Amino acid sequence: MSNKLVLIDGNSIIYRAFFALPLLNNDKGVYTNAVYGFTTMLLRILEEQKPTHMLVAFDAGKTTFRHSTYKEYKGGRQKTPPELSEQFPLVKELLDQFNIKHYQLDQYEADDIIGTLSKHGNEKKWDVSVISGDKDLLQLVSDSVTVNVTKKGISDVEAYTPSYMLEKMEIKPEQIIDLKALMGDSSDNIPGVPGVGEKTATKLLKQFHTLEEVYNHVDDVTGKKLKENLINHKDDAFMSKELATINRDSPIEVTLDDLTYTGFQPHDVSVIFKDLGFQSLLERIGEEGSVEESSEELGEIEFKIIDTVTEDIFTGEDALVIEMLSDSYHKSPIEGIGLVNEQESYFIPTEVAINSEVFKTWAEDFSKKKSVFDAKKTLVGFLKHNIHLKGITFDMLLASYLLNPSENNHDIPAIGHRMGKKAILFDEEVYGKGAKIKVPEQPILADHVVRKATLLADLKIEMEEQLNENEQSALLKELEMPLALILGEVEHYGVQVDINRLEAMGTELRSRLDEIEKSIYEIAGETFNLNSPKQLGPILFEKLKLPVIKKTKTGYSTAADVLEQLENEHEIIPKILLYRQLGKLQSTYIEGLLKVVDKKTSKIHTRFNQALTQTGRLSSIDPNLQNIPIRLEEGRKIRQAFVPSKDDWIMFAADYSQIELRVLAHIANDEKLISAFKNDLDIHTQTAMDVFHVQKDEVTGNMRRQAKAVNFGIVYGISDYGLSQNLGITRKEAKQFIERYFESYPGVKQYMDDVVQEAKHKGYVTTLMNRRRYLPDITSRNFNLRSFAERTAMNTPIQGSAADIIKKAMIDLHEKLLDENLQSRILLQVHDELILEAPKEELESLKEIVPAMMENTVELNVPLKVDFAFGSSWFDAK
DNA sequence: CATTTCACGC
DNA sequence: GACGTACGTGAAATGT
Repeated sequence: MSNKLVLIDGNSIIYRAFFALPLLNNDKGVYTNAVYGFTTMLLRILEEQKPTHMLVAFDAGKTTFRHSTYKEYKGGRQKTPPELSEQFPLVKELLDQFNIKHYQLDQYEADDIIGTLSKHGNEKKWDVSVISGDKDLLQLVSDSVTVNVTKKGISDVEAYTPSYMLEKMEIKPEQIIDLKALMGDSSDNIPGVPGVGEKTATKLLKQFHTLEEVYNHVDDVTGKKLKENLINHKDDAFMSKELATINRDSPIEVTLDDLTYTGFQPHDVSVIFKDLGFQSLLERIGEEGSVEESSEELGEIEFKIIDTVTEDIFTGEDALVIEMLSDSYHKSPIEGIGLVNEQESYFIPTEVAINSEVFKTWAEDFSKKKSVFDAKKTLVGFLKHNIHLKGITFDMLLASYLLNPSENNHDIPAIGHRMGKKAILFDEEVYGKGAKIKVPEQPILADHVVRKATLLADLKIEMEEQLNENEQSALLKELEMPLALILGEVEHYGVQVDINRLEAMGTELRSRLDEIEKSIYEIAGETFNLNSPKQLGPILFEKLKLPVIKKTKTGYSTAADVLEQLENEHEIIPKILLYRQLGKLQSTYIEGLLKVVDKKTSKIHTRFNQALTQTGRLSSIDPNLQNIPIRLEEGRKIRQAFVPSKDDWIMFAADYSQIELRVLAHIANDEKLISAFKNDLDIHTQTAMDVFHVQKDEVTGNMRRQAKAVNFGIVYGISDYGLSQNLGITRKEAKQFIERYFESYPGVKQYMDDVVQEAKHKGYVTTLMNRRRYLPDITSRNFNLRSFAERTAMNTPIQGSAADIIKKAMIDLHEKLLDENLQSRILLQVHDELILEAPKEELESLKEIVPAMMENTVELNVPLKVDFAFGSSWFDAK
C-alpha cells in the first residue's frame, strides 16, 4: 500500500477560517470560530484523503531567517487580533486529541517545514498532499505533490497538479517564485518590480522562463517603461525571488516516519468537542449517541439478596461496598451493602447487616480481610452503628488516587470505565442528580451496588500490580491506608464548638457591619448592594472618579489588592475593606460554622478529602477547618470558639517550623541551606544575608520581608510575575531576586534544573515516599502550560514530601497515644500542624511526645523542628 | 443551577 | 515578545 502524506499549513488555514466565519463563542466565552473552521476542514481531509502520515505545520514566531535578507518582510501586517491568537493553543490541543502531529521551527515558517517534508515525500515517491490558503505553496507542486488551495471560505479547495497549473496559470510550479519576484506580494510586503502585475509577469515568463533569463535578455523586452523598471529594480526582483523561495532543506527535527497517522479515538476527540461546544461535529465522529450506547446493555449479573447474615458468605477475602447517596457520610444513611467473596455476590440490606451479630463479628475481626472503596467513609459509616470495622487490606479509592492524582473522578464506575470494565452505570444515571436525586427500588439499587463490589473485587489485583510497578505499595499500605483509619476516627470524634461564643461574636459583628454599611452609603450618596462588585465598581470608578487600576472580564476589579492601592485616595476605601473583612467573618465563619454544628453535641465533623490534591496534601470540607482565620487579630478570635470537648481539658497545637524549606534543603542537598537549619538560624534573615550579601545586623526589616517572599515563592512554585505581585516590584526586579537566590544556593539551583529534566524524561515527579505527579505539559510548546508544569515539577516534591512527613507523623503519634494509654486525641491537621485536645494531666507527656513523634518520624539531613502551644481554646494555643 | 468575584488558610 | 501565572473551600451575586 502506498503512503499518503498530508501536510497542512496551520497558520494559513486558521487565519482563513477566522476571517471567513463570524466570531463564535462557546459557553465559556472562548472564541472558537477559527478552531471550528479548521476542524471542519480537518474532518473533510481525513475522510477524503485517508492519510497514512500527517503533519500540521505552524509558524514559529515573529522573526524568520527571511528577515535577515529583508527586515521589512511581512511588514505592515495587521497585528493578530487577540480573538484569533487565543485559538492557536486550542487547535494544537485539538490536534493532540486527534493524534495528529504538529510542528513549528524557530526562524522558519510553516511553508519551509512543508517544503522540506514534501521534498522528502517526493523523493520517496509518496502521494503528498499540501493544504494551504496561500498560493505561494504552488511552487511545491510536482508529479507526486498536489497542493490544495482553499477557495473563498475554507469549505472548498482547488487541487493544483502540474497540468492543472499549466492550464490555469500558464506556468510551471517552479516558476511561481519567478512570478512572485516580478509581481511582488503585498501581503508579505515583497516589493517585486513596479508596474509588473500578474499579466505582465506571466507574459515575461512564457517568453523567458526564469527571472535570470528575463534579465539576460532584458534588451529584448518590449515596452520602454517596463524595461526601465526591470533594470532599475533588478536588486528588488532578485531579493523578492529569494524571499519567495521556500526553503526545502530546513533543519527540521522530524522525519517522515514520525508522522504516521493511525486514526483518532472518537472518545478523546468528543471530550474536546464538548468542551468547545462543537455539538454538530460530534455526530460526524460517531460519538453522538454514545451516552445511550453505554447504558444500553450491561448484561445480567447474578447475586443473592441476604435476609439473614450467615458466616458462609464470608470467605476471608471479601470486597465490601457501602452505598450512600450524599457525600456527607457523617449524616448520610447507608442505603445498602454489596459483598463479593471468592465465589459469589450478595446484596445485604442495611438493616439486615447492622442488626446482625454475625455481620458485626466478621466486620470487627481483624483477621478477616476486606477490600473496600473509601476506607474512611466505610469506617465512619459503620461507626455510627457501633460497628468498628477492622481488617481492611485494600482501598480502591486511595489506590486510584496514588496511581494518578490528576484524575478528578475516583468513584468505582469511573475507575472501571478507565480500566476497561464498563458493565456499570455512573451513579448519576442510577440515582439522578441535583434536586432529583433519589433512592431507587431495591432491585435497581442492589444491582448497582453489587456491580460496584464486583468491580472492586475484579480490579484489586490489577491496581496492586500497578502500584507495585510504581513502587507505591508501601505508600498505600503503610501510609495512606493507616492514615485513612485515623482520619475516620478524627472526623467522627469531631471538634467541640462554643456556640454561645460564636453567636455573641455574630451579634457584635452584625451591628458593626450595619454601621459601616450605613456610613458607606452616606459617603456614596446612594444605597446599593455592597456585596456586589458589579454595583460597587461604578460607584468607585465613575461616581467617585477613583483611578481604575485593574479590570476584570466583566467590569472594574474591586479586589483587596486594588483597593489597598486606593486606600489614601478616598475615605470610603478603608471602610469597604473593613466591611469586606468583617463580612467574610460573619458569612463564612460565624454563620457558616453555626450551620454545620451538630445541634445535639455542639461538635463539628469536617471531612478530610484524602484523594484530591495534586501534591498529597489533605483538604478539608463541610466545613473547611483548614482555613480558620489567624493572620488578623479580628479573625483570629474565631478560634476562641474552638474548645476542648471535656472539662479540664486543653487544646494543644504543634506545628512544623519551615518544613518545606527543610525538605528542600534535604532534597536539594544544598550545603548552605542545610547548615542554616543545622545552626537553627532564622531562615528568612539568613536568606536576606545571602541574597543581599550583608551581615546579620545589616538586614533591614524590608530585606527580610523580601527574602521571606522569595522563600515563599520557592516553596509554592510561584513565578517571577507572582513574586513581583507579592512584593509590589517589577517582574524584572523579581527575576533578579530569584537569580540572586540561586547564586546563593547553588544546590537548590541544581536541584531545580535536575528535577525539571527528570520530569521531562520520565513524565512525572516523585516525593520522598514515592508519591507521583504526572506532568504531561512539561513538553508542551505552549509557553504558559510548559512554565506552569516546570514550576510544578520543582514545587511538588517539596510540598508533597512535607505532606508525606506529616501524614507519617500522624500515624506515629496516634500509635504512641494508644501505646501510652493516653486519652489525648488528634482533632485536626492543617498541612503543617496538628491540633489535639488533652486532659490537663497529660499536658506534660504531650510536650514530650508530640514534638518527638513529629520531629523523628523521618530522618533527613537537616533536623525537623516543631513548635507547640496550648491553652483553653484554639485561640489560646498560640 | 453554573459562573464569576472575592477572601480565608497553607 | 506576549503570554498570565500556587492550591484549596466557600459565600454571595448574577445570569441562565
